[in-house]
Parts: sequence; C-alpha cells; structure tokens
Amino acid sequence: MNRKPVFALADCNNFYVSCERVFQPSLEGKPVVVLSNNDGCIVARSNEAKALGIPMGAPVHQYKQLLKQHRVQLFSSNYTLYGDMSNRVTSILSKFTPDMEIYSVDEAFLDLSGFTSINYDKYARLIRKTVKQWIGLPISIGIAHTKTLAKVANYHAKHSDKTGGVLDLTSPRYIDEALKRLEVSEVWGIGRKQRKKLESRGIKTALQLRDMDDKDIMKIFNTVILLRTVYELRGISCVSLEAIPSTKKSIISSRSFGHLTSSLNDLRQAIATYTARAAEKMRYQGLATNHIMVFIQTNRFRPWEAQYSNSITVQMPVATDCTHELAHYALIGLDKIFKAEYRYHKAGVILLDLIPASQIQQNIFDHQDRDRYHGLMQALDKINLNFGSGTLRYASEGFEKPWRIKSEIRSKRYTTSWSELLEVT
DNA sequence: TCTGGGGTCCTAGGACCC
DNA sequence: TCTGGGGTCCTAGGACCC
Repeated sequence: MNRKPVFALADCNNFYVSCERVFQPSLEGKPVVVLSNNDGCIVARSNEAKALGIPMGAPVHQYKQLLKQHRVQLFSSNYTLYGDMSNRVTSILSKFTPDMEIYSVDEAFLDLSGFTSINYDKYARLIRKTVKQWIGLPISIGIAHTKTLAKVANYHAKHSDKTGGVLDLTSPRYIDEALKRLEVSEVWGIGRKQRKKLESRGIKTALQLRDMDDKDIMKIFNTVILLRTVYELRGISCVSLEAIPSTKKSIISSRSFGHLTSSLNDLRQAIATYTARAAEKMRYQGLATNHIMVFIQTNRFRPWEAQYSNSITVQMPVATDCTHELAHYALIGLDKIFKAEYRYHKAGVILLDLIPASQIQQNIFDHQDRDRYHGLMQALDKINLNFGSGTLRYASEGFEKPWRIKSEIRSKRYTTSWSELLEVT
C-alpha cells in the first residue's frame, strides 16, 4: 500500500531583512527594507515595513516620503551575505531529514514521509528552534501531504501568531478552514492573470478553487498546470520532491545601467562584463554552451522616449566555456542589433542549451587550442575565488565602467570577507 | 533623477514532411 | 487546378516562481 507523502516547507521570514538584523540586532522591531540591485526597488520588507503599506517591488522614489517619515532603515542588497546565510540554514535543515529540496534561497522542502512515528508539529518546532539558536534567523514551517498544501500551511504559520511559526495540515480536520482563509491569489501557482480570471467568476478563496469542476478549469484556462494545482489542494500529490537539483538549462547575466547610454563602447563593455559573469557561473557548474543570446533595451518607464528592444542568438561552431570565445560571439551579436539613435537602459546575455563540459563535441575544422584555454580559465577562476571577484579580468570589460549601477548602502560581507568581519567593541 | 535579476514550464503557431 | 490531414520539430511569448 502506498502511504501518502509528507512534505514540510521551511521558509525564512523576510529573509534578506532577517539576515541584516542578525548583524544589527538593534533593528529588531523597527521597519527595515532591502533594495534591489540598482537601489531602485524594494525587494524585502520587515513586518513593520509591510504594515506601513509598502508593497513588494515598490519603486523607492515613490515611497521616499513615507520611508523618511517612519525612519525606515534601508539596505542595498548584499547577495554574498544572503547566499552564505542560506547555505548555513540548509546545512542545519539537512540534519533533520535525508531528503530535502532546496527550492530557493530562503525555502526548502523536507521529505518527512518515512518519519511515521514522530509528531510532525513537535519535530518542526525543534527544527525551528535549532535554526534560530544556531543562525539567528526566524523560520516558519508548514506540513502537509502535498507541496501546495505545505505552502498553504506555511502561509498561516507565518501570518497567524497563534501557530507559533508551525502548522501541521496532515490531518484533514483544519484543511477546509485553512483554505477558506486564503485568498486565491496566495495559492502557489496562481499569478496576477489567473487571479483576475478566477475572481471574475466569483472564485475568491483557495477553498472555492479546490472545489471547482475539472472540466470548467480546463475550459477556462486550457492548461494542465492549474488542474495540477487544484489536485494538490485536494490532497493528491502531483509535484514530487526533487532532492537532486537538476542541472541548469540556461544562465542569465543582466543589469540595468546607472544612467541611460547611447554609446556602443559602453554597451560593449557591459556585454563583455555580463558574459564574463555568466561564463564564470557556467564553469562553476561544469557546463558549456554553443548558443549565446544578447539583448539590449531602452527604458520602458520613459514612454516619451523612442523605444527599442532587440535580442539575437549567436550559434558558435563548438560548445565552449571559455570567456573570451563567448565574449567574441556576444559582441558580434551586439554589433548586429545595436542602433545608435536610442538611449539604452539595460542589457544582458543568456547562455542557452547548456551541456556538461565533458561532453563537448569536437569539430574537425576547429583549430583553437582548447587545452590551453581550459588551463587559462582554471587559473582565472582560482585567482578570482581567492582574491575576490574581478581581481583578474579581460580588458574588454572596461575599467571605468561609467554605465555601472551604484550600490551605496550595502552592509558588510560579515561572513565571507576577512576585511569585513563584525567588530565588537 | 529614481522602476531588480534569475530561472522554469507550457502553449500556440509556423515550417516542414509524407 | 485542386487545396487533406496527420505528424514532428522548433521558436516566441506568456505566465509563473522567488
């Protein structure tokens, strides 16, 4: 007989903000936000900041007054710090289960299916307490027989004080109530468009969605994705745990610029820089590519300016993981789509159709010395790993980088840089 | 002045074949 | 001049996630 699976979703509360608070405990109880790359958007908010009515993704400039008035503490994003804190949390979680899926930087699904003799609620509270004690980060845990229901449980664990940060929905008793108290747009997989469609048909809660007719769902949405979500709400598990992370299919590196530019030289530097970052990520995962896509865009938030956006995919003769080869083809692509009459706001590269570097097909017309390239890339990565990213780089990336964004109020990389350790005086 | 970045999956529709 | 129907493969774009 097949026993029902049991999933626990552990999720760090307001992750980026909580990371900052670990190193500045005086910010506990005060409104704090973390900004996006360009210091342009608000991408994480403490509960106090949420209570002020600041929405996720809000442009900073629209909320300047409110932020100032309530003395909200602002941070530029410090991804090095958050990534390291994330690794520490998952290493603790892995002590509590043999099978775990790291779903995102602040979330993991734990497989508790084999744990037949434990009390899930007590076990989750122990996990929660351990993470708080060892790392200092607050987490919430939801438990259920499907991933989607575990998400529902996690939502209530986080939003209701009564739960104490843990909610177990494995017994059917509270499921209806939990679904009834959840807006349909909060269901995992229901985005803006589907929310509108559902609400226009009177479907406002997760409970109403769960009880919809299968045929109606297919008729309205014409996709199996939503049907799968509904089955999961009914307690039928359709989305399994993926303990082994699948290898990446594409790698993106892109950024908005600090200011608009029409200079081909700026764009060439930017594309060379993004290509170097993407190639570095790719080598780190042991992958290679023979398709690189380049894109450039004007600023869509300035509709009164002439708009242009274009992309091009360049195929290379042989798959490679070598930065200067990739950059060579990326720049050829850029030259083809660049138009001097526009002012550009953003650019990026995407490495597509990734394959293991060990499976590169040779081409008999290829006369490049690939063994030497390989050694060069190894040396480059090693130096940058030991002495800091960007220590050794290609001249094509530029030195002044006038197009680069500012990140002005970043906290220190407390856990990954010897020169930025926390000082206690 | 100022509006993130990095991913995945699914579907529709065109091109092409027999 | 007629203008079928089934199949595959590929790509662009939409929708969603964190």
